[in-house]
Amino acid sequence: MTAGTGNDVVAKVAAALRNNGDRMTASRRAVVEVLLHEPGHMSAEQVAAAAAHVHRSSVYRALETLTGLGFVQHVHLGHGSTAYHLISHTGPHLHAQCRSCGTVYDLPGPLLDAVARRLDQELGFHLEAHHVALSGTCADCTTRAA
Amino acid sequence: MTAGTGNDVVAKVAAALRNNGDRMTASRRAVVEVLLHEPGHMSAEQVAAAAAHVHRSSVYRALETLTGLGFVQHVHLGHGSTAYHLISHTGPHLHAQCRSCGTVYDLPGPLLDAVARRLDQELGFHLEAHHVALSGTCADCTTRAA
DNA sequence: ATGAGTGCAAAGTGTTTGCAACTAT
DNA sequence: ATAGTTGCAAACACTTTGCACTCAT
Repeated sequence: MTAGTGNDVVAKVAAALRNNGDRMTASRRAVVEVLLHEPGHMSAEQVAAAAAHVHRSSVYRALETLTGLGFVQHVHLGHGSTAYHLISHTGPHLHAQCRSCGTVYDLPGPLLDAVARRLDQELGFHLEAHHVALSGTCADCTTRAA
Repeated sequence: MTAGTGNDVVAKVAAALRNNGDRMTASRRAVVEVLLHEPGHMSAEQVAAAAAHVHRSSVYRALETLTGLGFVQHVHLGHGSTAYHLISHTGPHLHAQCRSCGTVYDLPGPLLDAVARRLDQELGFHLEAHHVALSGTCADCTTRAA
């Protein structure tokens, strides 16, 4: 796997934190471990639920800190919710969410590369395609609706 | 223009409403007129502010009704906010929002057509590209940051 | 007349913040 | 020792909802 063992990641996070004048705490370790043991994307609420003794606000703060250090990435989904995941855990990829059932699908990372180039050339807009989930209707829901 | 005069649109909305067993009310007319007289995308709050005597909740309800009738479209932006506009007002287009300054840029409607085809073929996912704003950093903010 | 629509106030999400107590360094 | 972190509660932004009243039809 690309992520190494859980202990590896925890150790790397600890090192990065201290390197930055920050501290490795039980809350931050718990958040990392939750993200590590979950396959996909999680909402802050899911993380808080899985890290039972860590307060919601500390979960948000830990996720923010870990994002700043480059370990965590978040995606904005529809309806104002946000999903988080370890960057090392799954590799670079984009997201699409079904408008009907809410399922989040992973898409190949380079899917929007051509579009990104075009936006860059024509508008000087630097696309961060992973940062929002594309929206649409998934195959299951299309079938179900028919 | 593609939209005809404001009166045209108001009349079409009234007809569509009655056709549907719904009613044309002062609130709904006010919301349509606000959207008609504004160039770009508006948040529900901006609509409420511009339609001074219409209550916020009625603005939301009117926007929902008008969406159902196919006159209004909304885009999800970052941070859980939503922008609305008349479909007839500007023609089909996509949106990109600068992560740094929040500005929303209009993009050519067909920009993601190739991607949409690919998603459809490979996953059966039917992309609705206009429904969320792409995210990134605009030229101004890139310059400013450098 | 009568049911759809409105204003209001209250509840509901998801997220952030001020502050005193706590703890990793 | 001492600054970074936490838990808590309260505030936030945005949106939805229950209800009695009003108004378009």
